[in-house]
Amino acid sequence: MTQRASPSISTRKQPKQARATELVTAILQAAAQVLASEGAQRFTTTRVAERAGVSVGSLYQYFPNKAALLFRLQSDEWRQTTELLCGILEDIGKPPLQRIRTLVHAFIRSECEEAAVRGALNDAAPLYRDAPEARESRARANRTVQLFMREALPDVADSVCLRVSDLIRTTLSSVGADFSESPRTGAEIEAYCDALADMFCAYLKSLGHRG
Amino acid sequence: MTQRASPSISTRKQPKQARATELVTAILQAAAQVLASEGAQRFTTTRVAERAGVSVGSLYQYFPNKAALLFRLQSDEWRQTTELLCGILEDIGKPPLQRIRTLVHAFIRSECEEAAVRGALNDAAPLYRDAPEARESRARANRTVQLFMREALPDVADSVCLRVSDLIRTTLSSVGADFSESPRTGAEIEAYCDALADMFCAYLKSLGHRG
DNA sequence: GGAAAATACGAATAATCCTTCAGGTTTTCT
DNA sequence: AGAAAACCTGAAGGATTATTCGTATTTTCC
Repeated sequence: MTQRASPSISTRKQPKQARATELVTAILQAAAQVLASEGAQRFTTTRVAERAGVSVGSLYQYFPNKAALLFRLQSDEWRQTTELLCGILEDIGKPPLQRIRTLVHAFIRSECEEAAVRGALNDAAPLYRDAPEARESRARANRTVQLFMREALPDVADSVCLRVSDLIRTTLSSVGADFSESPRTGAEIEAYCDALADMFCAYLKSLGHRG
Repeated sequence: MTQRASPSISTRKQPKQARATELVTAILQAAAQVLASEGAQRFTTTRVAERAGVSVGSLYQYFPNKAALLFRLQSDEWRQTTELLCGILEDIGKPPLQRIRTLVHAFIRSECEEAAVRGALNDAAPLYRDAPEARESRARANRTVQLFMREALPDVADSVCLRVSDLIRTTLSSVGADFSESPRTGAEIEAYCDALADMFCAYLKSLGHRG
């Protein structure tokens, strides 16, 4: 397996003045840009600092190492994605199957928009799967999806709900990651999303959803 | 996007003596081992040569550069996967839905077995998506899946069949890649495969498959 | 104003890695 | 056997990179 050692995430120093805070955000923006435009291979601390218009030394005052910088970007992506997912699934106002459809569209659209950063992040970073930030995001997404399933499939055993949650969660996340790689037109993407949503709905109906 | 420039795949020299052929296979084996055990980051030509028990220079006589070595491993994986998929889907003897189920199980089992190499390969290699070898594998898989769909959904318009093919192909391949990362017991894997197969079948039935 | 803390700088360091090439060894073929 | 072709070796070159640290600048606060 890949060297997935957790990065020394020991934070180095917290910015206390305004300029330092701006510097950190500038670095984060630059990092995302470098990752998107130059690719994982050419993602270096020097290049990031250059792009941010600061010196390498400054970068190292707020990030202990390159991995920590990547990890920060990764964490932000996770948080963002998890919130997107939970926000949609917990919208009690709409019927479950419609929520699923909305989710698929939103998820894949977001994946396509940030395809460059996400792809490069995947290439560059050891997938800090076991970091607490990752666990927390997964756990939150898990909880939400399970609650949703119990609502969508009221007459189905919990153990089955759990399996279905797992299936849909993994399917969605991995399809999103992979899908953003093949270039497609907007119409193709829409058609694909609809088909994927149709598949989820057909499955839920076959399991006893009455909608 | 990541630097996905195609590697100089210009073959350097073909082995003409027996020892040279053995050397090449030894290098390929060693490469897979290094990738699996050391990870993408520590995959270096020197390490591969060391593990194979030969000198770096020898490696460079049959592979023009590191990328070519990675590409060779990647190509072999593609070929293998495509043959697995086609072999199952083209088995006319069995009913379509059963073939789908067999496929899901075989696919994910294979993915789990070689998870280490595949994962590291993903991390290490720019995904030579546009190389002719990749195109050919995709094209062959595409053809087979489309033929299968037309058989499984005889009364459905071709355009729909095409979309469904696309959906199932991408779903399967990406789920496989992602799935092999979270560690699970054998029983969990079986349950997951069954659920995924159920979902595919429910979808096909909802589209008009009578079986 | 001025001392102390915070911040910024960037050349230098040390490590790693890909790739080459000049020279030696083994096999093939006559 | 002997020449030619194929093959193997591994130290060295050249390039890139992550990270440090001594110094310079700016801000804070009395």
